[in-house]
Amino acid sequence: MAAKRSGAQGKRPRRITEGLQPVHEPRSEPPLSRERIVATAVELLDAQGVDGLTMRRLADRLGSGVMSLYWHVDNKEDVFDLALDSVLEYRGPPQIAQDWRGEVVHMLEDWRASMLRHPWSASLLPRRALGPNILSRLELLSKTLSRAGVAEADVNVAIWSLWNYVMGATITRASFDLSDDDRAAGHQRLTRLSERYPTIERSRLLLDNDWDGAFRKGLGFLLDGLSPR
Amino acid sequence: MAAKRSGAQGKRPRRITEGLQPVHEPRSEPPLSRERIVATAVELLDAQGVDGLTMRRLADRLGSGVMSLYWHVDNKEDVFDLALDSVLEYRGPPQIAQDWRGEVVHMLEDWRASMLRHPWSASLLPRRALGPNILSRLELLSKTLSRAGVAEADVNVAIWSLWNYVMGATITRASFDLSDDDRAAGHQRLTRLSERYPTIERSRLLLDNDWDGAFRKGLGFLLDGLSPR
DNA sequence: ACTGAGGCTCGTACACGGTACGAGTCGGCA
DNA sequence: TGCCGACTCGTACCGTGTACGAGCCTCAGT
Repeated sequence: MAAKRSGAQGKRPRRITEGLQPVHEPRSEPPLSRERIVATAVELLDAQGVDGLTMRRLADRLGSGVMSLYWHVDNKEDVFDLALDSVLEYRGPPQIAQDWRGEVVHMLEDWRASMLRHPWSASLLPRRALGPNILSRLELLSKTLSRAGVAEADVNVAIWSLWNYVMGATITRASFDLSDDDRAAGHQRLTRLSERYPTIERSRLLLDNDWDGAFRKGLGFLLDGLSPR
Repeated sequence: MAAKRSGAQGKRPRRITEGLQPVHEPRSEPPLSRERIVATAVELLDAQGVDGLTMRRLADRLGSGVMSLYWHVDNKEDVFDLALDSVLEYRGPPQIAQDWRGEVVHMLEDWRASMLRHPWSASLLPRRALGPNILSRLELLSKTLSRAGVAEADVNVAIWSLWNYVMGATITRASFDLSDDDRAAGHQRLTRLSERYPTIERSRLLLDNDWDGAFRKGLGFLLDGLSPR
């Protein structure tokens, strides 16, 4: 009973025949591999959204049979997990020496930006297991806040607060600009109901488009609250 | 070409035959209606989660044919929207006269509690249109913050910050206690990788179970930052 | 040179899912 | 009586994830 894969063994130990390509077969595709599958899944997700990712479509794009994927990957959930983590790497702060606030803000804005570049990732993240790239970011956050002098007992709360803020902001943002139809419909419903919700209508709460500015400003407020007194 | 429904006309103008039940038919179910469908959908979602809601299952539970649902409801998305909003009603602060912070905290904790009572709602909310009950909550928030003296230019940012915080916290919480399996697996992976993430390991970031306390405390920090100086 | 064992690919099949279509029922009114 | 509109539902279609097992192709051991 062939071993079947057991979690992470789609690795590529074969392909000893390095330099010589198979003569027949019109070039076509390089061999299947976990990495290639994940990369293609990200492409597909970017292009078609969460519902656009289908094992069949994925296989098509890879030029392989559907069931071949399952040799390298446990199931569709696995594909999501891998795609997600692959998109959340952090390369660290830009140059040398910033104050702790600058460092935190940079990492969180980068986090948000990464997720918005792949809008499907935002809504996926909170449901899935924490991959290594996410843990690294949390680790960094933890270290920075401790160094900044946040009380030992408050660090965890601070981390989760920042996490919550970033997740909420990004998920909301990502799902809002998906469809202009929804936006138009919402707009219409809004003006129709403006007498029911006068305050949010007057302040144009739902029409403000400066998401980036609002994110930065709100993050500022939160950090004000978190700063050691 | 029978009118078909057009969005909100599954209302019940028939049933003129009030007091007299149909003689044959062994009692069985009351007639189908939008309200009954939504209520049953919520039951199903509570019991089986987002993936557990199936038009077929829903119809089974209602004792009707699958396609009958589509007379009262546009499609499955519609069911989600209706179920979601039906679960988010706010009944207002407990008694009389609180300070603005107390009012805000009460409303947001109630919001969170409502969503945690129906864990599927948290992950659905940010993707779906804003229903009337949600808008009411935002309206209340807006009024309260203005009354509290938050600068005109900051009110919207404050609202979104609170929204983000609540959404992030609730979604995270709701998806975390779904499966003990995941939790166990994560725990194991964590201790295995503890040398890679020493700080979050030492602070037991991922093992702390006091979600409610953390929510309240973090909300306090955020409100500190938002308070008019 | 032959054989057998994996590593890997893939076609077929199944059990579901949402929903289009159109036929059927019933009650009230002309 | 005939019709019409509100409502119900069976059937059918197509698209989904994935179990199963048959088929490679390469290499190790003989």
